[in-house]
Formats: sequence, C-alpha cells, structure tokens
Amino acid sequence: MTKNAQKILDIINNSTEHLTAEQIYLRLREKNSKAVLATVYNNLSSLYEQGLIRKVCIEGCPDRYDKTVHHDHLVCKTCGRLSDITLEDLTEKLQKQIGVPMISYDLKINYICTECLTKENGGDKS
Amino acid sequence: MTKNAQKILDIINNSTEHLTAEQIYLRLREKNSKAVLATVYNNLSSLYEQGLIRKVCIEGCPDRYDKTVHHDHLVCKTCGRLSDITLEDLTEKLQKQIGVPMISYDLKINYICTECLTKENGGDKS
DNA sequence: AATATAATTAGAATTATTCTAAATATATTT
DNA sequence: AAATATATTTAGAATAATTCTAATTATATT
Repeated sequence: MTKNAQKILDIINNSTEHLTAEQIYLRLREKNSKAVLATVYNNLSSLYEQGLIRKVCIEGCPDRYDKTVHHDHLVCKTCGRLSDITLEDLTEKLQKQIGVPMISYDLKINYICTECLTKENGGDKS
Repeated sequence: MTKNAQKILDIINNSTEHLTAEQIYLRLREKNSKAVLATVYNNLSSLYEQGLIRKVCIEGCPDRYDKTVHHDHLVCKTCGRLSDITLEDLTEKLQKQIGVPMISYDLKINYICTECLTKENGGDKS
C-alpha cells in the first residue's frame, strides 16, 4: 500500500459523502500531496480491485467512490442526490433464493427526496 | 411516440440481453431504419425519461438498456457478465424500512458465474 | 553505491455521450 | 393541395471521464 493509496483510502473512509475522482484529487492536494489526477485514478482502480473501496455509478455523473462497509443507497430520481441508508441485512434472504454463492449485493432505492418534493430544484449529486 | 422510438422500444422489449446504444443502433439498421447513432441516443434518453426503459450501468462498459418489468441482476465479478433473476419482491419490505415513498429499487447481486469458476476467462459483458 | 522494481507524472488517446445547427419529415392551418 | 409550423433526424464537432503510454522519479534490494 503506497502513501498515496493510503491517503486516498483515508479520504474515502473518513468522508460521509460519495466522492468523485476529481473531488478526491482536490482533497488529496489540500493536504500536502502533489499527486496528479491520473495517480488518483490509478490508485482508485487498484483499491477497487483489492476490494477496499466501492464504486457507485449513478446515471449522468462520474463514478463515485465509497467505503466498503455494507450499506445501501437512496437515489433521488429528481436531483440525483445519493444518500446512505442502513437496512436490515438481506444477504441470507437473497442467498437462499439465488442458490449459487453470492459475494455481495448493491441495492439502490429510487425515491424523491424531501427537497425535491417541496421546491423544484436540481441540486448537487453527492 | 415516433417510429424510431417505437422500434427501439421493441428491440429492447424483445431482447433477452442487455443492449448497449451501439448494439441497439446495429439492430435498428438491420431492419430497415437509416437512423444514426445520435438518434438512438436521443430516443433512448426520451424513452428513459418517460420511464419506458431501464438503464443499467455496470462498471467498465457503456450503459445498457433493459425492459422495465421488474427483475434483478446477477453480475459476475470476474467477467462482468450480467444476467437476470426474478426474486421474491422486496418492495413492501424495503418500503416499511425507509419510511418515505419509494419509487422502485435496483438490486445487483455480485457473484462468480459458473464459467468463471471453472475456466479462467474474461468473456463478453451482456 | 548500483541495480531492480514499482509508483508517479504529463499529456496524448480513447470512448461514450451530448450538443449544435442545418436538413428533413410530419402535422396543422389556410 | 400549398403554406406554415412543429418536431425529428442528421452529421459532425464538442465534451467529459477515464485509460494508456512512455518517460521520470522514488523506493527497495543486492
């Protein structure tokens, strides 16, 4: 685990948001590192391959990176905002149904967030 | 609903695969239409906005389009191959937990497909 | 210190997708 | 049916995210 990789992992693990490669790059530079965007991508790929981070893709915006500790996502169908929820674990239930050994699951629940329900806005996706 | 839109919708609804815009474009041309890739994208966007098709994004490959009738997906973590499964509906269960009104959900189950379990291959993602 | 290995860099290349403005088709009104 | 309005399609440029390449720098090993 290289220094940059470690820092990137920390940034992801200590964030409550779902950061893009660009955002991670900026945070990395805020604190000391002179790493370049390509380095961030390189490290993100390798962290992802090692299973140390999650990758979340939402339509219409760049991939976002997230901790691996299991949780599910709420996606607002209006503004695209992404938030975390912790639901009762479904692993066993799903495992029983699919038969073959399952590694993990990703669940996205589509809804309209309260902000979009009230005002008409197309806020930031995070 | 324009002629092209209708044809694209038919292609998606009659396919058992998860097609990319490119693949849809090719099938559209196979049967009569002179439509161009941009037209396919235009129509896919509008069909998607109307809620008539689903959009499935899997890491490392272009978006794929799918019917709206609810089903879930198995994603092979090795070759990326995508396949459908019909599981016991979770809507009620999830609805109870999240509180706010839910529109729909997308569930992706990660596993290793039998082909990858046996031979070492990195086949097509479909 | 010399060599080997791995990481990082800069920037070009690639890929998917969207945008723009012109051209064509379809529908509507006269 | 002709004239006008509206919507759709086209071709190709533009954009944006990501990957690749080759050179450079850093780290580890002999």
